[in-house]
Amino acid sequence: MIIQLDMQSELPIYSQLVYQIIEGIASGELQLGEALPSVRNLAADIGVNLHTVNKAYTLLKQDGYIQVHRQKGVVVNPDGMPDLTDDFLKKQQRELRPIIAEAICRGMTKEELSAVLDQMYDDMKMGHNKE
Amino acid sequence: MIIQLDMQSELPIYSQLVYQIIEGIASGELQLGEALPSVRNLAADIGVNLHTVNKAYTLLKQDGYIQVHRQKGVVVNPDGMPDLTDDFLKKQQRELRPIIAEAICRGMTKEELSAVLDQMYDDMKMGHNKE
Amino acid sequence: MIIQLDMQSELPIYSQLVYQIIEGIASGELQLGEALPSVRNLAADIGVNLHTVNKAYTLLKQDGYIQVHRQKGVVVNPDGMPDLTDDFLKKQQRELRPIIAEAICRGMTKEELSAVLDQMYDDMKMGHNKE
Amino acid sequence: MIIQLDMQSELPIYSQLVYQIIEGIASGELQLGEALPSVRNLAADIGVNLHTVNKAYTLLKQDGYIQVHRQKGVVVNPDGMPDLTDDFLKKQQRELRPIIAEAICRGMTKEELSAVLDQMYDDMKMGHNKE
DNA sequence: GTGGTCTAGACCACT
DNA sequence: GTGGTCTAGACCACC
Repeated sequence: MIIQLDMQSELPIYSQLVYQIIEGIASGELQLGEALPSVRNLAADIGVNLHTVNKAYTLLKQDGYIQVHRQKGVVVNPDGMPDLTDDFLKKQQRELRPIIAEAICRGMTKEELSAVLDQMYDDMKMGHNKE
Repeated sequence: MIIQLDMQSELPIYSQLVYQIIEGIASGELQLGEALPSVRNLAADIGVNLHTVNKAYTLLKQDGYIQVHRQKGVVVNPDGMPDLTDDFLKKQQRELRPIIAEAICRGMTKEELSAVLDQMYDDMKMGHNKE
Repeated sequence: MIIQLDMQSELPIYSQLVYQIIEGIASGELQLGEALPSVRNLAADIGVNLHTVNKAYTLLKQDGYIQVHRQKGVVVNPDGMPDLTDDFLKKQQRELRPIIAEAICRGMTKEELSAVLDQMYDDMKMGHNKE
Repeated sequence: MIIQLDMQSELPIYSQLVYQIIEGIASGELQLGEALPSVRNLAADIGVNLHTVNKAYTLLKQDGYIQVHRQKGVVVNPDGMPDLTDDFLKKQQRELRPIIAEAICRGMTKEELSAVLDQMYDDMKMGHNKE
């Protein structure tokens, strides 16, 4: 799986890592139970500090996306993904609000915004199959 | 207009301010051409430093949401909101991607996600009328 | 003569006034010796404070563009315009430097920049005749 | 690169900084991709507050002259300079107008003005080679 | 009274 | 060590 980092982004590197791995899982590129590179390997591959990769893995583990075994390494959680908790839905809405507000101000209709979302949803889910 | 700040949030205060003002415009609570509080007044009201408010106003001005008149004060842009530029749409998609990826992982269908979006869109747009 | 002020400009109103009157003279719209509106009248016409117009006139007088007579009012200097002093040339170059630097950075050739200048020079000088 | 600030100038310090760095790039003294001093170092060197330097860097970043990498520092944009946009050309003409108007009033011919511009253009572009 | 600028000094997140 | 953020307090130009 190819990781694309933007060193100029306002988003911390570890966050970019987290999201890219989540996208990899969402697109099916990473299967449940599939092994991820070790902290050391990934850090070397993408040229960032060990701590940075470590922090990303730790966050993914906390949310239940991955499992980290002492000696066996890191795998996508084979027991499935974390649930659709209330906390998650609240967080989702907190993130969605400013996006929707800006869209309304700039004159996007609900249909236009939904179309963007639908398109992106399909692209992401189908992304892996097309490759 | 009531401003609610979360001082514990990872989001900078000035960003929270920016988004709340944009939400105010989106909901119709702030009308085009309407005056906003002066930098100092708003800073005093919400208990933050004047520079923090100033930064928020500066960002809103750069994006065309508000106008800052020389020594007269700040108003919601009476000439209408900024356009739906390509840059904006790109930024929107960049923000939407991780949200969609997480939703997919946790098993939200496209319909469920769309429903959340539609509900929030209507709530925000109708929010002001209900009051 | 029509004065166009931009209340949002970073340029102070009195500076905008100064430059517009200078442009009026440059274009021939205002002739040597021609009367300008009184401070009061001009202030009322364009809807700004007396002090603002006063400051503009004072600066124009200091540079020799206009004459202010106690009771007779304000006239474009009938004895001709101020000279091409070394101070003026220095000021001109100080103002030109950042413009040229930016133009170079963005890839404008000397010819392109000269063309812009020539065009603007002709437009301004011929501006009045065409009306 | 030597920075010369005029603390008495009406131009804000951060603007002077912005222009001097742009001039440095225009003259070739600063190469594409070259590292600039850190905010704190530059502030200490020229004896101003770190926020002042920060504001200058932020403006240069917004216009695409420099890149700010997360915790690595600041470099002249290695991907080249910003484009010759319509907005830039408009801004350029807005800045040029009062200069031309004054020149006309004081009797500078188009040729004399062009000569000044040409000379300054060459000086700036060749400035670095001569050293 | 308004926004704009600057200083001094602090804490934080990231690498 | 880097930039990002925030505070407190000050002075200025403008109107």
